[in-house]
Amino acid sequence: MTSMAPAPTESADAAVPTAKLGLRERKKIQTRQAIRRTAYRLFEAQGYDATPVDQIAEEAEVSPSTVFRYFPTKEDIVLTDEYDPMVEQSLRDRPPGESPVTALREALSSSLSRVYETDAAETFQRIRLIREVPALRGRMSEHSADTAQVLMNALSERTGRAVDDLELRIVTAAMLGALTEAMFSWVDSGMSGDLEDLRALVARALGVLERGLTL
Amino acid sequence: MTSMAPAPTESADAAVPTAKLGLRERKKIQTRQAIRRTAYRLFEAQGYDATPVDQIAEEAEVSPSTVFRYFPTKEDIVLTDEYDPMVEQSLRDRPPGESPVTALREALSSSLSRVYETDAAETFQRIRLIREVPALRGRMSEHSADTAQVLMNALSERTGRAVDDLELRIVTAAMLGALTEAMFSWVDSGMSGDLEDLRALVARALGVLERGLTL
DNA sequence: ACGGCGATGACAGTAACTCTCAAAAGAAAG
DNA sequence: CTTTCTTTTGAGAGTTACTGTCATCGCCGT
Repeated sequence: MTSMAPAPTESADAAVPTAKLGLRERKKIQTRQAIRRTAYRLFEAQGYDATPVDQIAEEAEVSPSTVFRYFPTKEDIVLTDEYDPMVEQSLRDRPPGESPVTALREALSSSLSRVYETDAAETFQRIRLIREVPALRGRMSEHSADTAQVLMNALSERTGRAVDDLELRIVTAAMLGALTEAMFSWVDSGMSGDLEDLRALVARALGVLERGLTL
Repeated sequence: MTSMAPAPTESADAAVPTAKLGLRERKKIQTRQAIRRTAYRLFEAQGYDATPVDQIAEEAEVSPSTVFRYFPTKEDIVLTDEYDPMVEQSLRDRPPGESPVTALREALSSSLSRVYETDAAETFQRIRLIREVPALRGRMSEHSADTAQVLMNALSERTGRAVDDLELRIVTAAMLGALTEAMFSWVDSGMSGDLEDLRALVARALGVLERGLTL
């Protein structure tokens, strides 16, 4: 896996400055990208379940062991991202006076936009995959739990409530759940994949929550 | 909470009624019970991940094939139940004038009580397992999706909204999510396993939603 | 009593991991 | 540039959760 096209397109997890990194680090990033891109391509072509890890490894020109070293599970190839720090920062950047829900809403909303702008096509494909493959949907809840934890930590400081406070957990769970539904709804109907559509759906979804679930 | 599984309520040692069932049917119920009980016992003793299906099969005195015939996946041994029809019925029994959220809340709340009364100990152990084992947590979201679908169908009739209406999905997702958090909170803290504690937690959780997530 | 059919078990096969270990390759030091 | 240290990689063997097939066994209706 030495020589491969430099591949200018920077992918989702590549919001990293490749500048002053050692060769080792750069190669790791490349390998990670190669695996992920290959996987996405194959998933697209023949389906997630019908694509064995061995094939991904082969076409990405690495050994199966390496794939598992980078992604502990096959699901992680699709689900792994490093947006949590960004979301956390967005939340901490909200003015202290703001109500928790508003802060959360704005933080999530702006993060979503940034993610989308970073790599629109892959984001869309990713959400669609998660939406369609049961195994991925299931696993996503575990990943969401991590994000939820990050949000709860920030919200805990902001409100003075305990990090494991039930109300706090409900609020985060509800918001993340609504966000997920909005994203699913997005890939379901509007095949356009337009950001504005997504924003509108998210606004509707969070609106329902803020209105106390009134239909 | 998922569908399928014809088996009637299977309580602890309470002799299964099964009056006018053929021997075949009775054996099936017994086998199902044997597998599940053995599994729960082993999970309790040595942990979920550390318990291979082969061992469950051996100790339940059936072949591994049979285990998979009764439970498509190992997770299903813990997650499969037949409460969905009951929840649906509860919801349909609510007066038509009632607001969707109230109806949903009452339906879920009463169903929860009935489930608990059916088999308190196993319910508690089950929730604890789901709470603690990541694989189960993940898979549960798929099972919840089935329940959500049932609820959305009923709510759709009740409100006249489309079954895949975003607002409807948000409401159900939020309610089920809150319910889950309440149950997790229940097994987390109150090691008592008291029903009243659960009811109180559920009330708090759903209350947060109805108050528009105000903290 | 018997013949059909549903349930079971034995077996072979696949795929997702896990562990170990030795070789390859970047990094640091001389 | 060479040596040495450290990290990354690949190969291979093993485990486990499934999946599919097929012969057998035994309940069930006639």
